[in-house]
Amino acid sequence: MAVTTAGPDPEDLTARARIRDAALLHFGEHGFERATIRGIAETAGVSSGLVRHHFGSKQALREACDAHLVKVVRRLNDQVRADPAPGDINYVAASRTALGPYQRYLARALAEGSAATLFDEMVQMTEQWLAEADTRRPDPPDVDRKDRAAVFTAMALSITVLHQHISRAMGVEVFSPQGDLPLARALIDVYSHPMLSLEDASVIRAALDKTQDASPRTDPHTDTGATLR
Amino acid sequence: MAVTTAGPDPEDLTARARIRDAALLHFGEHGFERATIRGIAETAGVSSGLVRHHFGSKQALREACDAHLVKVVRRLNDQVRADPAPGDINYVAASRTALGPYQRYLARALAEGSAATLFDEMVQMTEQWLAEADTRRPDPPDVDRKDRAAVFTAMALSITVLHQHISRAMGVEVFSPQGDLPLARALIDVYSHPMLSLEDASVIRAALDKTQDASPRTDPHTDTGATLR
DNA sequence: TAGGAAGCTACACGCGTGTGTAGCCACTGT
DNA sequence: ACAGTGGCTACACACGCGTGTAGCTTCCTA
Repeated sequence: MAVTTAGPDPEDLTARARIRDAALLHFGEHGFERATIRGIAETAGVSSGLVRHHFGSKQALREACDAHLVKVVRRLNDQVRADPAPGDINYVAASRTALGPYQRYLARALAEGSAATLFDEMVQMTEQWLAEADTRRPDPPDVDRKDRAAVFTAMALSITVLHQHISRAMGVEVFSPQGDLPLARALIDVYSHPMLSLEDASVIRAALDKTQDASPRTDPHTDTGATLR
Repeated sequence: MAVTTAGPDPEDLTARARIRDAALLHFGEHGFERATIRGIAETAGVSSGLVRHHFGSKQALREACDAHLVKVVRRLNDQVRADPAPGDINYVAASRTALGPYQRYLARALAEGSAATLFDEMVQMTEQWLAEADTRRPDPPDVDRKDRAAVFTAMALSITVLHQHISRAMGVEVFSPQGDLPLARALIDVYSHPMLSLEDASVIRAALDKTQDASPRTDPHTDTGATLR
């Protein structure tokens, strides 16, 4: 069953690591602004001054969290790519697996705009996966792969970012043993059924391009030039 | 082209409405916590005391913003459903059109957890659209429609919520005249190509169900019971 | 063994903030 | 004409917060 959240780094258990983990928790639970250094310090079992001593500022602490998350995800990805496990469906889905306690922080960080390099990294992974998937595709893609990768990545992450809303709508906490299966089934169904047929798609694409040519009006607010956005 | 952001309500122009609009702006730009009542008041051209007079508290102001956004989206949806315009591809895409200045607030609100009723409303819209789309579907869906609607909605909204990351990855601000077309093309491509073939999907689904039966271990953190989540 | 850096704490400062209070102005209905 | 209500302002308060500073302890090193 492949990837599990790796245990603490050998270098961990140190106060610095405990603070970082506590910060991950608090930032994820309350958001960056509402989380307090004092609260983080208490969870870590240290004084608030030590937080400053190790990280300098609250912002720097956040960046350390982001960096750590990048490291975790990168390791996770390497693990998956090295693993010849046949069960892994795709990199997007795999990259969301076993993040465990980091889920909430990841969601917050993405929404609040930090975690930029993490997103970019994920796009790159998706791109690699797409490169492979494109070979099995009937029609040749005429859209830049990176663009598609970005959209795919965002969609995959939407489950994490909006998990509380999805949970509410589905009537079960999706990131729990009870909600896991329903979510997986829904995802499989969605992933295996395109919203648009290839014919519809080409029709729309044609209309889109024509619109672009015909109407060079570009009022940034009222109409952005495309019916489908 | 079809739906445009409706002009100010007749009852608007009032100070209360100006405050609400300013709040939408500030909350969207800086987030709820960082936004200040004084800043909102200044943008609205009123004193900070008036904000309190009209809305009572910052939290209540936020709720008023959410309520207003729900009203806007609901009106937008009615407009789309009433309109016999043939250009509208689907409700999910349509519901994201022409939200203009509300985009940023919507993104923040969803991520921060308010805007719950708005999300639920959108799920309902998507559900209606799915009900129709299901009739044109080859295989009968064996997943609850509401579950699929929730996932669909989240994915559609991911563009809004993560727009800054997508913009960075694509190298162009997606919610601008320049970025509009590239995003539309990427979306069409993604929407018209399933990530999973029907065969793969059924294989995974079978494996998933078997896993569920065979291994009733439900450690909430290490392994959540499914390879694909 | 002496020196010093690093880990760590306690405490205080100052600022920005949401909120509370008192009161003015304008308009309306009688 | 006049009370009264609601829109609106100015000002002050109290509190929580990030940050700064001084100093203690522990352990490595020369």
